[in-house]
Amino acid sequence: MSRNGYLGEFEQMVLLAILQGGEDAHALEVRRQLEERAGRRVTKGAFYTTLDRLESKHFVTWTSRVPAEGRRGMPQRHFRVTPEGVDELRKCRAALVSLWSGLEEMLDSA
Amino acid sequence: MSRNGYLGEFEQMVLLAILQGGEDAHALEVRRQLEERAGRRVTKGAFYTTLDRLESKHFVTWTSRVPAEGRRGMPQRHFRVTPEGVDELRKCRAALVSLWSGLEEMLDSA
DNA sequence: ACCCATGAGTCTACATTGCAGACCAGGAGG
DNA sequence: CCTCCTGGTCTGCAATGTAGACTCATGGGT
Repeated sequence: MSRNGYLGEFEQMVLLAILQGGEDAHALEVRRQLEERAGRRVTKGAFYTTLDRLESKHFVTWTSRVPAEGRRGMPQRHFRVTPEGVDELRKCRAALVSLWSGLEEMLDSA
Repeated sequence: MSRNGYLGEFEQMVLLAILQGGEDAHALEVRRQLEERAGRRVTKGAFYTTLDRLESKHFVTWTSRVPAEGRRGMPQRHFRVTPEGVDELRKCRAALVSLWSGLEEMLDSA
């Protein structure tokens, strides 16, 4: 924390995956979103360290919860993107959209 | 070069800026595109090292040219994105679009 | 001619981010 | 208990991001 502070490529994706996971997405759901949408394998190490770094930049917060419904009585981390985080995502997106503009034809399909 | 090889955040932008600069964009034009569209200061160091790394991954090629028109008789590097590079950009874009989907409202404006 | 300013490009070196895998603790379940 | 499974932590290293000092022709004074 952090000089001019741009989001790294993976950080950005993690943040987005949290949002996709809904309110207070829990870790596994976030990870699932990530693997599914980005089509990319995500190891625990990569995942949690990134999350921790995002936290220290104040882009995410989290709470620990016990599932309550019978099974798996272990606390789990639930994540939430802060307003600053959302803001940062907006900036990234704006930059990319601008850089993409006019190149859609070349960059679509896949 | 390069394990599973995802493009870094800045690498991606540089690649896009080259495409925006048109056929065989020359360095300064690329840099200008970058600063203008991404709204971000770019130092020479960051710029050229990234370009060199992209070259070693075969995502860009370049040629050296002398301007010909009178002024500034010094060779300059002109860049071009390889098909592999374009491909890589497509993947990045696809992943982001998927992660953004449904969140447009939250992430637009600026 | 000589000297200085300028400008494109290179090099060095360090900070930040990305990533993998070993490790740890609590709950099942036998 | 002991062991397996699981969500989560820790350590350490590789790759990427970034700044700034350095080079070396040019071109313009003077």
